[in-house]
Amino acid sequence: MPELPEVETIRRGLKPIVGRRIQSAEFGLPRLILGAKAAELTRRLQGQLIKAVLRRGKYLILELDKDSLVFHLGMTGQLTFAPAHAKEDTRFLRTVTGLQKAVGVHPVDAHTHAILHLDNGGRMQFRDPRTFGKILFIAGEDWKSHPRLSKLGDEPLDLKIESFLAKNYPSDSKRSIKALLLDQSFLAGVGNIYADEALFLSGIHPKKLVSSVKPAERTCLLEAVKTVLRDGIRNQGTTFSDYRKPDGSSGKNFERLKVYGRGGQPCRDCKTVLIKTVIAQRGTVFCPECQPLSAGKKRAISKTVDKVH
DNA sequence: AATTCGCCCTGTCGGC
DNA sequence: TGCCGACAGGGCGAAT
Repeated sequence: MPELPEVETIRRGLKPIVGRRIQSAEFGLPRLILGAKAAELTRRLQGQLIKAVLRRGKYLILELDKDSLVFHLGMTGQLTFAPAHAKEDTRFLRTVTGLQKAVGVHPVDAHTHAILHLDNGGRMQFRDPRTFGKILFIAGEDWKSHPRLSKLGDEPLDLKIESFLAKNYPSDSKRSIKALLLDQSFLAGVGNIYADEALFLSGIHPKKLVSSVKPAERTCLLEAVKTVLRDGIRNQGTTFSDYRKPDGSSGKNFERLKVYGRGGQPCRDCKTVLIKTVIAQRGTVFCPECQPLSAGKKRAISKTVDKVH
């Protein structure tokens, strides 16, 4: 699913649309659109300048002349950019021996729910097979006050960890640490993949209670969150099914993952079989050896420290 | 007030 | 070969 690194990669890949005007806009499935009806939206967007493409958590924001258009990619959302005269490329999604592999600009199909035609002939397309995504129309420029965005927690890559923890860590919480990482009002942008990866990197069991994670471990965990997010961005996102960069190509982070999607396989560090379970209503993979529930094993933590730095 | 749970949705995959 | 159930899960709103 598109998390912070994927959305950030998409944001960077959409640079070509900045400074262009929207010549026309088309919208499909009404239930994906919030804040305006499709017809009204089409009218309102016509002629508006795309001033900036921004990211907040997992949201992608188009700042326009007068308004803002915000996308959430849910699980399978794709935002792609096709330059003028680009040919349709039907190879965009193709399954070959169980692996989806393709590059190029995707075609308009039944899963394409929005198209922005730009004044230079280019177009941006929103495609989402499982339709968990959303398109928010926000009148005016103040998208930060929108109910869906105002509740978001800090940007993990911006924060100073020590002060963040002192101010925000819910020391009395009885939730699992994994549930906290997935909470967008705590940190914005961390999803299931990077939560599991960060917990592995910091040697913390995903089921451990928030209240029993010690201060040193908290710092370590937040450093690990930053590390896995930065690595994800560097590798241009994690593609295991639908995620694509705006040019249609895949991210390269999947093969780098240590635990996500590797349940039943040996730990890359200690060869112990990784456990797949459900925590906080999400599939969760961890290494029982590297991520002990009781804080008895110091090996994991010392290992983490030199991994992080 | 804090936390969990049910639900939305469809392509893919394993089992029979 | 083909059918079918299980599975994937972000975030909202209801329930506890």
